[in-house]
Amino acid sequence: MEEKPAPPHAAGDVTEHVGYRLKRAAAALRGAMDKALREHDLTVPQYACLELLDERPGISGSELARGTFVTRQSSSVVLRGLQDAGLVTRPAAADHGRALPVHLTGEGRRRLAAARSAVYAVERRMIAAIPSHRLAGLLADLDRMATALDGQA
Amino acid sequence: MEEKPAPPHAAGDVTEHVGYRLKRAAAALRGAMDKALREHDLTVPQYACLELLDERPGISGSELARGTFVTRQSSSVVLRGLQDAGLVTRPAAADHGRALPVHLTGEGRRRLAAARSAVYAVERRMIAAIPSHRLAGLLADLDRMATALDGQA
DNA sequence: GTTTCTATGTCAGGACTTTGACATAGCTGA
DNA sequence: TCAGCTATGTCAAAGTCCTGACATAGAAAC
Repeated sequence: MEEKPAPPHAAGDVTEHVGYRLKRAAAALRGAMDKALREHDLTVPQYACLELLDERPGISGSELARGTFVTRQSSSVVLRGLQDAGLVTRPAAADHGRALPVHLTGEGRRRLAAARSAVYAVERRMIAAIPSHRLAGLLADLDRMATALDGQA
Repeated sequence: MEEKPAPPHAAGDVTEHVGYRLKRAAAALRGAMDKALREHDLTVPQYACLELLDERPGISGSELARGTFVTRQSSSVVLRGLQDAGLVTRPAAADHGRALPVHLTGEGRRRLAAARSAVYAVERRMIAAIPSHRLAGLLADLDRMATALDGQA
């Protein structure tokens, strides 16, 4: 006599759950990006890092972590790799607080620009799969779900 | 004079890209599930494994891996953990091919049932954040995007 | 001024995931 | 029959990510 938890919504099996679909889509994206970036000798976390750094130069490691949705510990490892590869720079000491501003190097910008084409191609393929008039709504829904989840986390 | 790669769609910054939103939503879901499952001493991969096993008892490790969108190497590690914890059983040798059928134990079923409530609560919170009439379309769009990406991968 | 709070960076340990490689079992086609 | 092909399971190494813990710097509260 087991208690049945209230199902999230009418669904025949797990594959109709939102979580499952979300995971599937994210896994597919990750895989496609991984493959696309391999030719540019970059990993997905590294690319995400460079992209965010290009948009907001000089942000700290913690901000970078928040922007890529990982802990600052994880981001720190990636950052060190990029630093060793000469793609980003970081002062040894902070001049104000403890935050160390990170910047792209020229090489970092070049590598990012090259990789971006490959990543954009993946994104276009993904977008092409859905009716164009649904895109904005999809983006909004994803955003609402994310906010609902980590808002009260 | 840098070549600008064709942008996937009109977007002001990275946060308006589909990939970014997808990653954000997936990260939020992962975080919420992690937290919910911690009280049940299960990780997200472990829960996913148990859930799939409950729906398709006796499937092989490779099928399990495909169903949870990871490599069979990853799934193998998780499986061993579940086996050590006494939540699943696996014969030492296969009677037909090489595939080893995995089954939930009674304890595995109990733990799954307990954890399911917590996970369903997370999913309900996620669904509640979007207009209910959009849910079916959202599921379909996620599915189309995933298919488009790993279809030609 | 001192205490408390918050933010940042780092270390350590553990869990998950991936690529690459190898051996084995069954099937398929010449 | 026998050579390939596919699927499965496993090992090894590397990378990513997490929790927990600690020290430090600035801001806020008293």
